[in-house]
Amino acid sequence: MTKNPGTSELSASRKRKAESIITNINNDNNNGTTGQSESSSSDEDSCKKPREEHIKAKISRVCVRTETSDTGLVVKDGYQWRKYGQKVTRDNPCPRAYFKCSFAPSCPVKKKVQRSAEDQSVLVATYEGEHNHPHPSKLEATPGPNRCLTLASVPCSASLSSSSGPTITLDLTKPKSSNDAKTSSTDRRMGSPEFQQFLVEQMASSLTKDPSFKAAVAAAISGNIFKQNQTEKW
DNA sequence: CGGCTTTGACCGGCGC
DNA sequence: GCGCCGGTCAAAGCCG
Repeated sequence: MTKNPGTSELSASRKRKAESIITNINNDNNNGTTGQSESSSSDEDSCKKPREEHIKAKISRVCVRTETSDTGLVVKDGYQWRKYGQKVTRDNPCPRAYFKCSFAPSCPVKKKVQRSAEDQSVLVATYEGEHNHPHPSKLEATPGPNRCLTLASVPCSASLSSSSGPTITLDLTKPKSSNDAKTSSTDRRMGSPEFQQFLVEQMASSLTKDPSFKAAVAAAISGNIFKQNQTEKW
């Protein structure tokens, strides 16, 4: 009987219980402003049905190779992300970071970033959903001809994982030491030029089908190159 | 002073 | 039915 009354103040200080009561009153005004994102989602706010929305949500996985010294979990893709959580999963001793798109509050896109268990120099970013707003860098950046980057401009490699959709691996490290890396077993598989050609074609076709994701990847590369430009001044 | 990151707790789903 | 685990929230702290 001791601890039982003690829970009252605990729940009082600890938010979500009381908060949930309040939240359902503003249920009607959710994105009453824009609404261009999911105009067809009028059936989903009934909240009762086991929504398959997250199943339909576009899930893209991007493997970004970074410097091993880079301990951060930040994947520069041109969008503005706000970190809202971090967890250590059983799957991987490295913590997984959770990001939301902070550029547009109504943007449903979420991003999970975790280092690969096998090769900790590889960041695996999982994007869920699609951006319902234009690319932030396009808004503020001048529409110069240099904006249209091609994936071929950087050393990149793609691997189509059969588990859950395409996995794009971007080697964003400096091109000089890319050969003697041999860090992951995937690098050995990438050795043959035919395989790389195959991967490039697969990646190209995959990206062609998904223009928004192509933009995101291009932005990621451009952002990284831009960073290198600032660092190395070339 | 405002915004972002960190961090611990809570919640819901799933497996046993 | 219980326990585990992934995902999310929100207060506190930190930085620009």
